[in-house]
Amino acid sequence: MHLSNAAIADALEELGDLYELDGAIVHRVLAYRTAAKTVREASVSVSALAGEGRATELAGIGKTLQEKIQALAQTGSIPAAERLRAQFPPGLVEITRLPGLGPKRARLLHSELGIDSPQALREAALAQRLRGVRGLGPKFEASVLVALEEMEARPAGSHGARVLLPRAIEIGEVLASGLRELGGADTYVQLAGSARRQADSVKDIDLVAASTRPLELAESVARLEEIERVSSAGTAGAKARTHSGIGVDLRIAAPGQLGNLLQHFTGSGAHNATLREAAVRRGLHVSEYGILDDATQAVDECTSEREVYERLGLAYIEPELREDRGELQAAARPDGLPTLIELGDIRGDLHSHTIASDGHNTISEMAEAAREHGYEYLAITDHSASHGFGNDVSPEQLRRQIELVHEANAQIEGIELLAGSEVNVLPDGSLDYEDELLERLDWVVASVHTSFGMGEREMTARMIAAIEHPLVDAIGHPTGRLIGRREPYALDLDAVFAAAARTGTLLEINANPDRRDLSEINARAAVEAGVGLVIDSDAHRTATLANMRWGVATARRAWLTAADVANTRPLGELRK
DNA sequence: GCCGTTTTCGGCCCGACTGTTTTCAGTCG
Repeated sequence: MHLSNAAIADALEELGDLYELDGAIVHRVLAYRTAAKTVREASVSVSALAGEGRATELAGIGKTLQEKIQALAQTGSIPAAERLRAQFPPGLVEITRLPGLGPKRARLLHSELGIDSPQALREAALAQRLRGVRGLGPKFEASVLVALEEMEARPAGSHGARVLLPRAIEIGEVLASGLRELGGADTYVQLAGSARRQADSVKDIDLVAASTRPLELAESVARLEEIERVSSAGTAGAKARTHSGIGVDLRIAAPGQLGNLLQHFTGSGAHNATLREAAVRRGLHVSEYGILDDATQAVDECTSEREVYERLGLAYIEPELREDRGELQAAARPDGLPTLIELGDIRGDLHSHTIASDGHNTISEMAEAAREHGYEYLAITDHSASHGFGNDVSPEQLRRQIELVHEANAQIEGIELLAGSEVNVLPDGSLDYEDELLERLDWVVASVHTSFGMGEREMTARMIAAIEHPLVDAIGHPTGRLIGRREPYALDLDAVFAAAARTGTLLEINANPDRRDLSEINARAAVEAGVGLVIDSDAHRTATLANMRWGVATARRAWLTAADVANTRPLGELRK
């Protein structure tokens, strides 16, 4: 039976929730949650892996969890989950999602008052029955009602809304510069958290500041025009919310402890937990205030993050790598960490659109804009014959477009234009131009734009057919995901990577911030499988050529070096 | 539940905040 990684991850998360309600120790619950995350992010089929008894190769999955995954694959359910579900109704799990309510209180309410759903909780709170339970009082009752109201005020599905990285950085930078202005000359403010790590999306905006007048700075948050309300402000920082509903968390350190706080507040949580556990084994205790040495009882304060890592015997770790994906182990070895690719390493963009299809600028406008980015080359890759939406380019139009690209290339100095196309991969794996026409192009990107719902076997065959086509240079946005909106299509990525490595077909990291496809996890797996990558903006206008930075961010999160990415090469080398 | 240059058993980061309490439990990041 086929079982997607997402389905396994959901089942493990549910089991974690149930065990938590059942009173299991936190470490056991955490084991389920980290395993769920590992499974969700795995670039291979965990179900298949478990079938071969190899799921234990994944970090955080041992014999027990592998057996549970096997049971799920074979029978469609996990016996332990069946048993616990009978004990704890789904409404109780919902209650644990309310702020201020966790498993302990949910279980208490269930056993003491028979509360088994948010509705039942509301009724009990309104009847003032919660205050009768030991440890709960009137304030708790009131906060429960507020939490319930806020849950209902949210439109369905927007639970825990996240914003895409560009928006988070934009808001974060505006807030940071506003605070610098209000704080005066000696105020230092910078973005931390998942936005600093360049994650796909961000839940709330974390800011770190250093100031000698922390209370004043925290109170100035309320004066920022983007801020709707401030829920707390003290010498340690402030918590607030923007008018657009995004949480803002500001933490303030004394300048001498800025390195400690920045390291702490950049995270990720998993990175910090692993870092601190390793430190404890060496007799050191790391917090946002410093590093305590057991032996001397002295606390080391660090002005920079570099000092924090150095004090722990580690090489500096770039924020993009701080996800507990092996970076701490690598940082302990000499030259264990890669020299990450940078935006400045990119020499050209190999996926762009013009008014010939659904773009908004002409060939020369795109060419000039690309030259301003410092690129040596730009491929014009409009959509192909079957694209539809009124944006298709007929074979005849493509012949004309090739001439136009060549003409524009002759006219413009300082950049080389490649005549290309983003060709549709049809459901049967064939392309929608004749080979004779494709041969006339300098560069061919093949992408799937239709029939996303195909089964894994068919979709994988379709993709591999495109990869094996001798005239295809690269596959555009290989999994079709839209961050937070559309799941990747069903693909056996192991097989796809093997085909790409065998044929030398490049796979794209599409830099559109809604896509970032391949994802960091998949891009890293692709390179490990011997696949060459290319990072493209997929620009549809001159301004979005700048999207390249999001693709580079994904590449950095994938541990990639410039050597892993084809368009860091000069054109002559790329052509070979 | 996982995992091992202290361990195959006994550990498994660190601190802030809240609300309820007379010293702490639960929740959160």
